[in-house]
Amino acid sequence: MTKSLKDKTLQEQVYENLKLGLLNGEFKPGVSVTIRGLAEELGVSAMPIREALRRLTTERALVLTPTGRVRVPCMTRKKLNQLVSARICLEKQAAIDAIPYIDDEMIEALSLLNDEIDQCIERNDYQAYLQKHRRFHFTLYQAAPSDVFMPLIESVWLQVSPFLSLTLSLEHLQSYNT
Amino acid sequence: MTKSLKDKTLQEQVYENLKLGLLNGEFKPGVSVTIRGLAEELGVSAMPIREALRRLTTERALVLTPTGRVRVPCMTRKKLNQLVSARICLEKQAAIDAIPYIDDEMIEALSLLNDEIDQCIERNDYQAYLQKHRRFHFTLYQAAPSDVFMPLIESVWLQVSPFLSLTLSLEHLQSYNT
DNA sequence: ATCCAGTTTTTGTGATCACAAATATTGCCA
DNA sequence: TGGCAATATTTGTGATCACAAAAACTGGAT
Repeated sequence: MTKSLKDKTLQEQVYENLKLGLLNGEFKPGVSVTIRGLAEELGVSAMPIREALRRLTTERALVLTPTGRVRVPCMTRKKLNQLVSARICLEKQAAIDAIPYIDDEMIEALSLLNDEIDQCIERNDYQAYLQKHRRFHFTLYQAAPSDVFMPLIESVWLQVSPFLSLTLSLEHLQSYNT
Repeated sequence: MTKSLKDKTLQEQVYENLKLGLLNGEFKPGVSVTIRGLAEELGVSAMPIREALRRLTTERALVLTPTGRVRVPCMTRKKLNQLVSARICLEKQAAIDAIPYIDDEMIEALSLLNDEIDQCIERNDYQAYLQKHRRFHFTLYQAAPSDVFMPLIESVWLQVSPFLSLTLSLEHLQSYNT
């Protein structure tokens, strides 16, 4: 577990950890995560895990089965359409709001990220591509600090990421041909 | 506590209960809510309250102070602008998506709600007005069942509602003249 | 009366436990 | 060998406890 000690509570650390894992595609759609399993894996008790999972479930990054078990959600065609639709309207607005805050320094940073993205594509490093790609977008949106749009956008990304990362192992994609 | 027994877990019941309370303006901005306080008030132990509060905090319906205490968030001019902006782009899309699903029965229901809203305005029943107003919007958006847009929209409403309900007691509004 | 140090109370966090329900495993019979 | 019932295990939920930090309260000195 990557401890960033500035985070106060254990629950917060676990949450950040799992969130990053989700965004980086370390959890495949359909697999179920258990409290005790993660507790042992991360070396903490059940409580911080419970609360972190509850948080991620609230953000729709994870879903609850009818019996209360937690799993990484699977993608459907309809849901993907809605997520794309949500991304478009939310991030369009976030980008517009960011415009006044864009200075030369930020353009420099974004330009660098864009170059790095190109390099990732050249060496077919899709894993790194997804991370740089995410960083590019979030850097832009965070230019205009917004406690309203950022959580909404993050929730959408958390819902898309596990599916998007499936392209890292293309053989699984056939499950989604409906 | 209003128990709807079809809800399975205690945590779920507490969550729904608090959410409704937030939407109906039963919690004023700035007041802090405590785990033990609610536990005693609702007659349950601390655990379900903890998880419900964690959920509502994740949805930004409640906020965490730097010391971990939970309170009903205060409104700022900037935040209100962003919330309105978010409502416009999210609910605009939700309404568009709903169009194909609107049938005569739904038009009837919406029309009835609209009449009830008018009546609320006539008798200056702002409390009831807010509820009918909310029901009108959510009835429309839920026409196209979306597990993506509804939670996002709900989060925005949860953030606006406590402030909106302040108009129920106008004397508090002067706190927000900045 | 006002301010501040010292004390008491309240609070969130994390750990652990009992319990019932859901799930996985086993072993038997056809 | 394949299906199914009985058993064993795993799981989430809710309760309770200890602890440290934060907040509220108290009392006296200026």
